[in-house]
Amino acid sequence: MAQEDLFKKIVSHCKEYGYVFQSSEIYDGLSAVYDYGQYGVELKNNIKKYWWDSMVLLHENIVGLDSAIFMHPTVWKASGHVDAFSDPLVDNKDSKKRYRADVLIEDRMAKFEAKIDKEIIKARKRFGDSFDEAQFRETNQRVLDNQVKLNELNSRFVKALNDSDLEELKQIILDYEIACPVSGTRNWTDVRQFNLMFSTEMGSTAEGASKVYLRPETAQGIFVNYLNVQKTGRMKLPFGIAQIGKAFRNEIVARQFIFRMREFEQMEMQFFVRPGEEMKWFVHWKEFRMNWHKSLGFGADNYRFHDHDKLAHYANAATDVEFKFPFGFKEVEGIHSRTDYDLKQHEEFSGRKIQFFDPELNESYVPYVVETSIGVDRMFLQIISSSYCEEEIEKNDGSKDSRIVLKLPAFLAPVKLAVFPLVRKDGLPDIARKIIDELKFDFYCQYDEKDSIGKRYRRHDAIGTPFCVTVDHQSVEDGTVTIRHRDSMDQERVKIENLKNIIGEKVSMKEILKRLAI
RNA sequence: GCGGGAGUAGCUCAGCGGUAGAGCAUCAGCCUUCCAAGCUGAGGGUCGCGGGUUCGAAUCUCGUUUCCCGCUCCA
Repeated sequence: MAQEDLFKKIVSHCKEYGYVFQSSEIYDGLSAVYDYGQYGVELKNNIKKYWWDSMVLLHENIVGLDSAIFMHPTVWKASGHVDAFSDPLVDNKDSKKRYRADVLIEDRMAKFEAKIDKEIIKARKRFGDSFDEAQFRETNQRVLDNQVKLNELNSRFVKALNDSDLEELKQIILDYEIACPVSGTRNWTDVRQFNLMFSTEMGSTAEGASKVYLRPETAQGIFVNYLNVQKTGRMKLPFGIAQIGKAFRNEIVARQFIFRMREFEQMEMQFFVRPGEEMKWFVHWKEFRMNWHKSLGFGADNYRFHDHDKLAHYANAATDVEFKFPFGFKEVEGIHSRTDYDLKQHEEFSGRKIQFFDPELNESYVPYVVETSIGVDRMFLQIISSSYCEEEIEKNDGSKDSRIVLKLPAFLAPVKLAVFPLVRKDGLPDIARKIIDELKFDFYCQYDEKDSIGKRYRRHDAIGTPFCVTVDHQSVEDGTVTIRHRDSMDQERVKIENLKNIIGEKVSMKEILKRLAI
């Protein structure tokens, strides 16, 4: 099956079986925003629990946090998001290439400077030692012409940037006949500002309101609470703060289902370390996080690291964990050594000391930070894509049949157990109900008596329920039932009173956490 | 955002100027048989949305919106 078709089928399956719906679908939907349905929310919660337990429960030096989505506007100035996330962009209609308008204009200014330099170099050659550059700049007509043009351009440019005057930026590009380096044409779209941060107003009156942003990452909530947590939790370096929460980015291009959304959820852990020890911890977390992914059992070949050559302004090392999605290897998690950049920025902008007193070294310093940052929705997509199977099976009479089954790891599956009476009479439904009433306190159970038993098995295959228990006539006599296993379709007969232990053990997260803790 | 393609029932699609269809799914009932396709009946769509052409538009046209495929960034 073509990978593209597979992806389409997965998207359809998610909708058909209550995993993921498009937001506001009855109003034609909202671009790149999705809702999780009745089974989606269960799977998502289980993913978050797996992450939280393996980070917070397994590490006594990692604690949790839940910071607000709204933060003081200065946070985003300090973090660099206000500047980095709002570029004036312009497209060349012929080459279809997109440029930053300010970069195009700066390049144009550099050309004026180059012309002036050329004149000066020529003159220096001609006049030799007696060349007086300052005087030459003031008297040479060609230099003066270019200098005037450069000054004009520069003042228009600076003014336009300060006023955020996008029309003027476009006019500058037209006036100075700036052409696309690829197509060579001057067929430009309007200049548009793409602010990747969503903003809203805080405060009830128009005059009193101030602009606040919806956080584009959860990390800053951790950084601004560093002192609170460190002091109240009596934390000593190295220690980490973990957080799960929504983040928002106004993506220009948002596509590929829940892979890239405007509203998404991150699971982040910021690990604070002694300066100089960050590389050791970077390597440590790389390994731990990769083990976490591989322990899901989707195949080691489907994962790889992608080390960054080009580093962000705040990082001195960075790598991505990439997973082989139906549309190729794509990032699911980033592991970054962020240095002391963020905390130092917050020191500067807040005027507060954000440091750690290290009793061993007997000195105070700003800790370095190693970050692990993973997208919940990308994990969700990874798990769904890996679990989705279309199987050919042989029926009892030898004919072929097929089934669609979500082979979810049992500890992540939304519904753990379905209970069916083989037939809807002879007291079998009552026994089935009783089993659910016993087990519903331990895990999510569902009852079904509609249609043939085979059909009911298939329905639960489609949503990934790992175990189906069937109550038959023998159950009335000896108190046993059959457990049918989703992946093998094998059945075993067990006593009703043993169900809780048998299934409870298999759907528990404990074993996988134990393996990670080693 | 730009270019290309597409929106008809929960899903997959047919119909392409003249009263909205099929299969599967759903619901109710019958049957009782451990791996979906037995029988009877029912519900569900102003054909993405809005304008235009026409006596008449799901069908032609324009706009808009959503999705899919390419071009960049990221969790």
